[in-house]
Amino acid sequence: MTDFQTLRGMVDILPSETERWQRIETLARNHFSLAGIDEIRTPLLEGTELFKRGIGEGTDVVGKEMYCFVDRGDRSCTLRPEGTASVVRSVIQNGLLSQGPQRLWYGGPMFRYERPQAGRQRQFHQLGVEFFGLSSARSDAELISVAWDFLKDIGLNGLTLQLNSLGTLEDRIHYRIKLVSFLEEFTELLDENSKKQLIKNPLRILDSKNNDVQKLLDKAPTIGDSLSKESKERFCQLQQILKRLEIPFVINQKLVRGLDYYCQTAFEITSDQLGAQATVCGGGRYDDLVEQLGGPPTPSIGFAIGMERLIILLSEKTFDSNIPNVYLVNKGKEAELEALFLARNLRAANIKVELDNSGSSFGKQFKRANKSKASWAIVIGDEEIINGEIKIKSLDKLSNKKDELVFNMSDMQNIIQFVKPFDH
RNA sequence: GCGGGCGUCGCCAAGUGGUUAAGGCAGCGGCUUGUGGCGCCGCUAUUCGGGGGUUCGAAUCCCCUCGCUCGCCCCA
Repeated sequence: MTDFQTLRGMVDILPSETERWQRIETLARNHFSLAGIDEIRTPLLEGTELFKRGIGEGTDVVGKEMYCFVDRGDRSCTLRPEGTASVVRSVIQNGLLSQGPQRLWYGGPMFRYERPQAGRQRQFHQLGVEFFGLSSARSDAELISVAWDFLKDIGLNGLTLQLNSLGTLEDRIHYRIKLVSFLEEFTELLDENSKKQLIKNPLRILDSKNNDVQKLLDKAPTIGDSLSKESKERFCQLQQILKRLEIPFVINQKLVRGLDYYCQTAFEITSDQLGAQATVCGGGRYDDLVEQLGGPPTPSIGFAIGMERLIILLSEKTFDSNIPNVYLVNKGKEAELEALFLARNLRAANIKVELDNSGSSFGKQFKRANKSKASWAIVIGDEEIINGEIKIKSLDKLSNKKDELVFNMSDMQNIIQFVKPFDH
């Protein structure tokens, strides 16, 4: 074994995979940009208190999953476990909210000290969008549509949009009372974990994976029944807009989500191909968070997408990464220099060139040229130097081995024209 | 944090107590000193994730540890 390896739950993204990442990133950038959403970048490190206040002291994320340390100035610092709190902080600190509604996206690594498993790492990557200062059901639908269209566009199938409304804070308090009084009659049917949650955060019993608990919950009061008239109307409205947009969804009254700040709309996009960690995208409305963190009252909604989970779903599709147009076969002192010169010229003309620096025999170099899948081999050796020329051969499987074209070395324009891939 | 499975070359693996740890892919070199896709030949793990123990003898058995993986918890 090697002396050094990545820390547990930390993963290298290797050259064979970066193409996939870049595709997703590019596509995301396009989607967001078309929707008038601008990028924001915030530090990976924030004061610990931001996350405690923002995400909620009672949550698992804050309670046991944060990477914290004390710096040389005795400040408690934390690697961000999610993006929303940082973005909210930034938007307040920089006064962006006084410039009208903000539509922002962010991306990058997040850190959570959890036990790794399929689709879960300690350093993972999220892509998120936040809308600030927009309160209508229409803005909820727009945000959801951005996520949905993006995921569809990368070619994912088997996705389900799950939708719920958590109502206002008062709605939830009412529901909480009803739910607790129902469950208290059946505590003996609850598992260990649910018993604890009953005291700490009873709503979270709703998404328990325990079958017996779920059976019991089928008879429990639903959150929908506890919603105020306004909340109900709002939720109805959202559903109607989504129908009009032809975005299919499923109502899941047990969808609560783990972070404290959600209210009204909560949603998740799940995949049937991911095992236990099925959520590809999760989000919801958080109308009180900005104020809670010291900003002006600002209705807000956002979502986050787990990049690694997208990568898993995309992993059957293979991408040919970085195939050169030209493989430059060269041998001999002067020829090697000339080849480097030529490579720069071709690259300047936007042609991908792989330059063989091995100095090995022409036979060997051609073998590698083939393997590189390049379309063309350009040959420069002592012979060519003497005649002031270069030779170009097609590496296409069907082409005749013997065919080669001779170009004058100084005839750069023609060489470039010849070797240039067709624009599509 | 709790449970199950696993860990032999860069990758995929055979080997389950007994002389030098199969094989395939990839890599490198040669057959072929200046010309590719095929083929053939050679080279590439003193060592089986790491450490300790049992044994005349361990990749194979035991203990500890690290990592991966699947599930719980939780979440993207």
